[in-house]
Amino acid sequence: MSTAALTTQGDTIVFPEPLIRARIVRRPNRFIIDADVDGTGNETACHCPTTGRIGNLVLDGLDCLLSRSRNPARKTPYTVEAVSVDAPGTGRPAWIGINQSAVNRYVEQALVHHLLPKIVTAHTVLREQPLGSSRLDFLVDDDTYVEVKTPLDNLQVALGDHVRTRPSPPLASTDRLVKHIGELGRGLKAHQRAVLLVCFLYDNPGFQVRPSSHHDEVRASVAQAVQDGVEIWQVNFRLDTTGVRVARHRDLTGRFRS
DNA sequence: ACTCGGCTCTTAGATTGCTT
DNA sequence: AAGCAATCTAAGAGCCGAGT
Repeated sequence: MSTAALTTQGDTIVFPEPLIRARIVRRPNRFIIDADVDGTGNETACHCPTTGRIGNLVLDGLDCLLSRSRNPARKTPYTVEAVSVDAPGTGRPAWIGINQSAVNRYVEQALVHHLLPKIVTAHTVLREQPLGSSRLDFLVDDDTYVEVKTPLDNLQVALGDHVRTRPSPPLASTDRLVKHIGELGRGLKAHQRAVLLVCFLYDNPGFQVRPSSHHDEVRASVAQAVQDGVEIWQVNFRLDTTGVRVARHRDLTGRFRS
């Protein structure tokens, strides 16, 4: 699904072709997920688009959804778009989308087609626009900057007994994100808005901030950014084999005031 | 002929988890 | 502790053709 065009019909962002269900065999490295695509036990190397870890899951044995790539230059014919922590073979599993770069395309569709009405109803949407010393994902109607984040390192879902986990590492860097937010606030002119979209490609009931070693410091700089006018919104998407819908979106800004 | 524009193709860089 | 893996993007190189 890397370059394939998305369309939107009503409230649904539609995949160009339906995703394919498969079972994960293993993840040998950062980029590859070996999957059994047709249930025969044959393994196919699929691209893993996730930039970091997926919760602390061991993916082996979990069901997943694949998109077929039509790029002939690719070595892997499929991209893993989602995984499920439900028991393998479950009838209608809850999917957890893992393609963070695809989220930007979903958000673009959502903006253009007014699927986030509480935030903004866009007339024009520009991508990758500079603000201060950074580039923000979108500039909407010349006055609203939108930055998309899709955290996957701490999945906030219940795990059944069949799911194995690995020990969680000491939680590296929310640092870059915080720095980004800070710059966002400082670069803002009076008539402009900046919106940080915290996106989930699954049903996350309430975004929780996990305490880190320098939690207070982080809270302080985020609070400062909020003071400077940055808004923080949570967007839950719901993904199935045919497309993506906005399940809900809500304003979290108040939680980050000091 | 020479230059400039536009197009295409190539290449370098960024992106880290997992296994041995 | 070290090496491996694939994709996307941006920037650069190279090429061809047209216009002056």
